[in-house]
Amino acid sequence: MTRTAFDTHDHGDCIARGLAEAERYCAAQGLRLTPARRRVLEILLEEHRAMGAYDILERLRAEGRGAQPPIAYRALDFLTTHGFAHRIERLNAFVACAHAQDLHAPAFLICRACDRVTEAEVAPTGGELGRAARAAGFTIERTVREAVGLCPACAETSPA
Amino acid sequence: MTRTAFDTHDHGDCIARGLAEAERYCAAQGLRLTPARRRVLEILLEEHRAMGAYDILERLRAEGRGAQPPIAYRALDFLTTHGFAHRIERLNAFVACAHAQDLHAPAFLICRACDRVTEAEVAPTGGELGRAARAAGFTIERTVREAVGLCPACAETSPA
DNA sequence: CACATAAATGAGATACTATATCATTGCAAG
DNA sequence: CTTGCAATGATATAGTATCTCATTTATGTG
Repeated sequence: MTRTAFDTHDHGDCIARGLAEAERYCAAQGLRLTPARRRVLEILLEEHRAMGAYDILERLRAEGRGAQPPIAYRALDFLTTHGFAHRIERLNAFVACAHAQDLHAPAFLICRACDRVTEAEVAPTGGELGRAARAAGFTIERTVREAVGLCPACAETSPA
Repeated sequence: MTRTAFDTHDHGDCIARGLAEAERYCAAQGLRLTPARRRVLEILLEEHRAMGAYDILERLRAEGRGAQPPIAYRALDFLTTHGFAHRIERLNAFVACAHAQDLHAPAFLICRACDRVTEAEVAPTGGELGRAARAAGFTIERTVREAVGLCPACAETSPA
């Protein structure tokens, strides 16, 4: 069993590594990890959960930055476009990516009790969606795979 | 290859059958397919595409019904809860269900060019999500599986 | 360096999506 | 009949996302 967000782990380390990897990748690709973008990624890494754009804006405001909605949405566009963060459609929210930056098709497990989200990597054109697409002659460009349910810890305490 | 929304078909027939099935199912289950709920389902069947709640409201208004947002959202809640319609998370929109009403885990292929949506049925705990869930000890209650791309017709005309 | 260009930011307004609340109505079981 | 529950009507408000335009900052080229 691989490590997931439901496990405990050294969180400071995971923030530092996430930022370092993003910086390295941006330098290599000629992308600009500007202060605003970097800070939003850092917030997502710190919180380690799905956050709404306005949650992020609140954090930015608390830090004295100007924080109109487009500030957050622009940064999030950059981060999601380049794979540093993902959008959780079901929650209208965003999470820092738990993996390397190269192109991937993420799948998410969303705990409805504690709101934590864990990410797994899958083949973009694999599984049911891939099979349905091939049957219909459909060309897949992006996939959304999200499961809502209970994580191991919450399944014990809230069996409802 | 099974029939999909991307194929042509006798659409009048498919509306009539959808409504008839919903009525039969509601009668059997003691559910109330009230005029508002029935009309919203009919609109979704007629349009045969994903519609936002406010698109539906516009149609209702044009027909002279009072149409505050809760009217549409309540009807959509009923329809999605009982499997007569599905929510497309990626589009914040709704489609009539293309299948029987019993519990199912739908997967959707969304054409970004023509906005048509086709539905396939899959196993709720199957595929990548099921595998990831078992590995993490996660209990799946609901799944979202959506692919964005190009349908066969649009792939020819808009290769971009 | 000076300039042209492109990318990013700042700021305000607005559009789109969804829910809370409370009063009222209709239906159905006891 | 009346009690209780489900559904509706209506108003307000919350939450999410984008448009537009002016300004600044970085980059590259002569």
